Amino acid sequence: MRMYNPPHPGEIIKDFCIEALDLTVTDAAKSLGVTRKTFSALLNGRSGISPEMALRLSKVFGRSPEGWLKLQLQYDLWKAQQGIDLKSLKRIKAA
Amino acid sequence: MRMYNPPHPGEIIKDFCIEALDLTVTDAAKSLGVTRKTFSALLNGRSGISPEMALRLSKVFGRSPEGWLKLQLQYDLWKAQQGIDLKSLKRIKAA
DNA sequence: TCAAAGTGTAACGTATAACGTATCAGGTTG
DNA sequence: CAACCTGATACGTTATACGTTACACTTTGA
Repeated sequence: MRMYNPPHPGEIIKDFCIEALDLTVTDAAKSLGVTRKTFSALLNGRSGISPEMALRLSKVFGRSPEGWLKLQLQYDLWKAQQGIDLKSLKRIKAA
Repeated sequence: MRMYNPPHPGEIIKDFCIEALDLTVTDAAKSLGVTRKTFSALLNGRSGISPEMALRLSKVFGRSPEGWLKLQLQYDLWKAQQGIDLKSLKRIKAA
């Protein structure tokens, strides 16, 4: 697992889907078939890449749906790691 | 993306964590630090592997947290694909 | 200068999901 | 028969993704 704070996926989307293609947020949201509000929340880290959104991103901007979701996976894992105490859990070894 | 119906992750957990180690559901839930209800729901496909659960599974049964979550990712993607119509979305090409 | 466009975000509603406690019904087993 | 394991329910909390509507701000072009 990564030790550093991974960027939220919205930053990657902003860089590679909006700025690189010189799109507006409004137009990109329309192309994805979601509201501007939904896409803005994703871009600004207030929501994550859902499985449905991964399919939309894949269709409109390319890359695999899995690729988009793995981005989110890394971020979610890092966040979950911050807020959970697993010190009391013990490894179960095979009999 | 896989074309076939992927098993829900609970089946894999049941095979590799419960039956292979000859554990009871109750004891495995205790080891994971969750209630029997929560773990039973996971085993029987009524809930998925959350990021937090992935960390618990990794600590107690081994494998990477990413590995557990990718299992869930494949399943979620397959399900999302079933219930969404993206035919109207068009690929945006680079300028 | 003024209007239009782009943007972030708020309120409010929907649906889904993961977790908990408490409880019940059914099965197995010593 | 009693103890245990299991699946499932009802009820609650918290969180998230998505929608519509609306507001305030900035930038840009006629």
